[in-house]
Amino acid sequence: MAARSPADGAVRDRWLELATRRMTAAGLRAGAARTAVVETLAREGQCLLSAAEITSLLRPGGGGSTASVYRVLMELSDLGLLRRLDGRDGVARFEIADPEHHHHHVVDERTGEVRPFTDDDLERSIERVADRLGIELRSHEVVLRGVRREA
Amino acid sequence: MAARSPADGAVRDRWLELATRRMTAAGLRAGAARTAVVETLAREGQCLLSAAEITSLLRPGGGGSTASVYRVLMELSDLGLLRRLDGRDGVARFEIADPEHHHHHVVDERTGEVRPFTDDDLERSIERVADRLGIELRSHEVVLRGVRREA
DNA sequence: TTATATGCAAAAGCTTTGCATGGGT
DNA sequence: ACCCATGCAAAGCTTTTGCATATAA
Repeated sequence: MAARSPADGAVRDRWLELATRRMTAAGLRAGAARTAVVETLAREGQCLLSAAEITSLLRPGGGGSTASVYRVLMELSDLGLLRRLDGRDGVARFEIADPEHHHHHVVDERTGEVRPFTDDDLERSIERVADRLGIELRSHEVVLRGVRREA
Repeated sequence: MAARSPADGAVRDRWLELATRRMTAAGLRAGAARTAVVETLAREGQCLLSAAEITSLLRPGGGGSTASVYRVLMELSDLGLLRRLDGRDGVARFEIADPEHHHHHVVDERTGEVRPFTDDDLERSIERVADRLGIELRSHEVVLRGVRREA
């Protein structure tokens, strides 16, 4: 499924570099678990992965305990390196925050499948709303739920 | 705060009637807990209430155990009578789904305050996107996060 | 050397479920 | 009568935290 496939090289490299820079600037060190999680996210975190999924994607044996994975996820989020979406199943999912592109999500209510999409017109609407409300926008998320149209 | 104030009479009555009709049609009976939760939602559920908040709003002594509140919330959601939003604090919040109006939410990242807003232009964008994606839209949600602009 | 990172296991919370009892229709 | 609704208490799950140990710089 497209949503889980590896990020293309450009996005991956750009994010990995940004992440490294910000983590260093924040005084974070390159421990085994953090490095493994960051690399995994750069490689496969283009669209919504849960902590459990990330853990199972870490190179087997390369470590990365549950606690460490959660801790890293929180640090990266605080540094603005991840986008987070809390699902109806009570599970939080994360994806890399690429400063140049970002997408939103459509959920097929029949299958539960989640697909990413982008729409410039929608982005403009959102900026106008934020402006009208007097908000300096830091992040935003849109989730569409429905079923694939037949005809 | 506006977000928690009682719904205006029209919205409340319309929703209460719709809810009653659908519940009856679904073969649900009017037990004490369900009645209390539905009335509480009609009265104060215009914007995002957690199960715990709803429980504490039930008329003291009128009952409504935690289990029942959750069960009712799930039934109403399944009947399309509630909108649900899962917060970053791991808590699910609900609000009445008024077929004639609906709003989205802005979160002030400084205070955590959540405010409702509406925007017709945004709604049109969303409909166009759904159309383009070939989706028959059942529901959608938009969350904006930012800080109040100073100047 | 010294603050930081990691892992394990225990603790927290929210939400769900099993089961016996009470209550609509 | 019969089936549904309710409550209590016991799970279930994801996520967080305490603490001793290992490790980057």
